[in-house]
Amino acid sequence: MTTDRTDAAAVAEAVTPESGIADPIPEATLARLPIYMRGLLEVAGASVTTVSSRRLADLSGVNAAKVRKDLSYVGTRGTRGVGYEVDRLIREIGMVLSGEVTPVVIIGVGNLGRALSRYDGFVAGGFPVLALVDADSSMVGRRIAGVIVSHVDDLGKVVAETGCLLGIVATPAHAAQVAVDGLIAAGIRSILNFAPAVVSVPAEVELRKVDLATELQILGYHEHRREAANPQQVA
Amino acid sequence: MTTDRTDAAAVAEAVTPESGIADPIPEATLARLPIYMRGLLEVAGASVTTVSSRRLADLSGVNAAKVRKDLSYVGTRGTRGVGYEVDRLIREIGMVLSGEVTPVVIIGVGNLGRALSRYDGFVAGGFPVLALVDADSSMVGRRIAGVIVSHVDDLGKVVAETGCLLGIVATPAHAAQVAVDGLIAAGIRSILNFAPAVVSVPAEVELRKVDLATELQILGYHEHRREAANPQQVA
DNA sequence: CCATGCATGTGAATGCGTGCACAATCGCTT
DNA sequence: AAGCGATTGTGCACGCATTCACATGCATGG
Repeated sequence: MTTDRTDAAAVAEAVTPESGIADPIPEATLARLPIYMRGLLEVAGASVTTVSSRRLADLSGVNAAKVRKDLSYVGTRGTRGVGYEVDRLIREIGMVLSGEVTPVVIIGVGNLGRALSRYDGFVAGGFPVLALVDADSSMVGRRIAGVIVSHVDDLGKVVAETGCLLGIVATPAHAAQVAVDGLIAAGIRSILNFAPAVVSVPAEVELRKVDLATELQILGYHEHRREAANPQQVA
Repeated sequence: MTTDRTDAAAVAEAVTPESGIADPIPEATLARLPIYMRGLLEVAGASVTTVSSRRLADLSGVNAAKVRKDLSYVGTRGTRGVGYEVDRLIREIGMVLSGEVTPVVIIGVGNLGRALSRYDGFVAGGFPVLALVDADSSMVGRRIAGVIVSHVDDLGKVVAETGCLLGIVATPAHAAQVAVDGLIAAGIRSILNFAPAVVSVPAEVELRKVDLATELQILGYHEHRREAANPQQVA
């Protein structure tokens, strides 16, 4: 139970009677908040103080009603006839999605792992990669994007030292389950898996998956289908 | 019940009489087919000739009924009391998702683009990266994963020569729309966008998005939420 | 040759997400 | 001061996806 209410908790609009915590923000909404954030940051510079749901919808490529419903979840109240206050919206959305800096550990520094560790978007989004580990001893000690690679056996220690809260799995498929188990053992409870493998985690661990090959295969299906339907040549 | 849909018309799913084309495979099912494929390839070696939906479900981390319903879309028929023939299933699913090799062009060879072009999973999945382009002239001519980088101005030519059907956008956010437009102008109609930006495409173009920073932010939210709910320390 | 057991295929119920449509409400103008 | 235009907040309906539950049907053993 929470003795003192932090600012983040204060943002929670609907105060649940017992639990103290509130926000049950739908997953679909959650996935759009970063998009809104980008749009907001874009207009923030242009000496604009308010945005309408319509405008934000255009910037984000979604429906205006959806924007309003989404924003209602973050507790923000707009002004009828005017719109939403840009600064406040930025602050509130930023608060909802892990307001502060959240360090990340990447396990597996193959091609993908190295690229991810150098990916600007992470640090820009408040997710600096503070730790890298690999099972290959020949990788250990190498410096990638300013971070020294540690051995996977030291995962627990490294995570504790750097305070990483999020784990990224960028190993080959066959090592994914071991990697995930290691992260969990190290205390990580939120994992992003890039390995093309099905891994199982205990219920209290949040696991998300990015499957690059699958994305292409879905595209390939549509492409294939289109060709079959409309056999036109390129030139 | 006020709707006037006829049952017979709704049931007509298999082979449409005239058009020749059939499959309207649901997106959700489509996203799972590659997962099933992996599970199938795994058991294929183990001298097993059939799998039950239950088994395949366990391998894929989904519900058994879902597996059966999904497989019903690909046209496969299992044998009651026995299961599905592994080989046939592999063949049929493989056929559904762009059976043959589909070459890919990557636009933008920064950190992410380079990593993607070297990512084994693509070629393993039948999506070899046959072309790389970048707007930066200093990149042009460099060889990455066996492919020479061309200038983005030559995109049309390169795509035509290599026969690429799928495009991957790995540019910075501000260049994403231009990149997408270029791909479309080059005849590409299926695009996977890694840039953290909202881009618009004509209706006939299939656009999918992979937003790495957003994935982390969603995880961050859950992590944050868990901490607020249960303020326990690591040690 | 028939009974039995097992796994498929699918009808139906439920829940989530989406988007429309409209009343409620605010600031601004006259 | 009061009406007006604009924009929010949300009830409602629709459609897709998930899951249960069960009848259907095949293969094997006695």
